[in-house]
Amino acid sequence: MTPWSDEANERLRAAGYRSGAARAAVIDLLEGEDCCVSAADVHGSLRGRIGIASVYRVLESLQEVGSVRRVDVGDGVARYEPVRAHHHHHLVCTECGKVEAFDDPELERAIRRVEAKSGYAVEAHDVVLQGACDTCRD
Amino acid sequence: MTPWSDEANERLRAAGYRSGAARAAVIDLLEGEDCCVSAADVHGSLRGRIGIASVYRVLESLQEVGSVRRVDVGDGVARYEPVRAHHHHHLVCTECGKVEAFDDPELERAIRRVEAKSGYAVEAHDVVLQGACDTCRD
DNA sequence: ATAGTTGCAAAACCTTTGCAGTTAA
DNA sequence: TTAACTGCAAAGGTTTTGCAACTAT
Repeated sequence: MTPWSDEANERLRAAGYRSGAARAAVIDLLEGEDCCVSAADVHGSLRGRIGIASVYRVLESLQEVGSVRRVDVGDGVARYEPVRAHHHHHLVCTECGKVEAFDDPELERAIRRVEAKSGYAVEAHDVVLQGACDTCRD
Repeated sequence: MTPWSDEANERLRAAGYRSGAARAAVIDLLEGEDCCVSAADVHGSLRGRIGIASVYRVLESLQEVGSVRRVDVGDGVARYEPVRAHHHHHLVCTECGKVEAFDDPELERAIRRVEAKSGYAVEAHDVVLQGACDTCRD
């Protein structure tokens, strides 16, 4: 199975983008991420080896070719996650801010039914559940 | 049936907040809103009769007592909507930016099931569908 | 009288943009 | 060689905060 990063690079190439150091670093980091990360997270993980502006630019181009999607969990910070075969949703802890992934086939089916009768050409959907996590709820 | 604004005012009072001109204006405006509006929307509708900072403060206190909830539709602007008996979700047009409400009992049931097995004390959830609306798609 | 509310302005934050130098193709 | 990529710094937009005046209780 093709790694996510190979497909991302191929899509960017097909769309006319060129490769560069910042792009390679961001894609390499995202390859190891399952769930969503913010631009600041990426910049921090890369220890400032690349400029924050480039992080945003790479994330935007990846989003444009459909290799990452933007996720908003309600704290005013945009997060991005690699688009892989297995799609998931998000649980956000209102106490500690932790973000976790979950998936549920039945929920997915219900969403698909809603999409079909919405009248929209739905391209993306997201479900965010907010509450105290197992550790914080006590 | 009690109007939303009465309950909101009562909750704020119970939580120790006092009433004031800005709060009254914001609550009065929200009483007439079904779906989500941004702080700028509220400020604009009130023609700048109250300061934008007060709009944010009132929205925050309303959120704290559970009378409004924050909705993020992916454009980096926080929106808020009155919490009423009838809960709904959001369709966002990726072309024109329009935000519409929809509801679906089956989707709601699927979400409730996921919440129950999540391990979180889920207080809120939101589903956002993004795509081209009926008008923009063709 | 006391403590919360308000508006203004300033600050803080996240994100985008302009520009000059660098680099992939 | 040419046009895209990059980093820095500056700008932009949204949200928060400090403060002095005001006002509900």
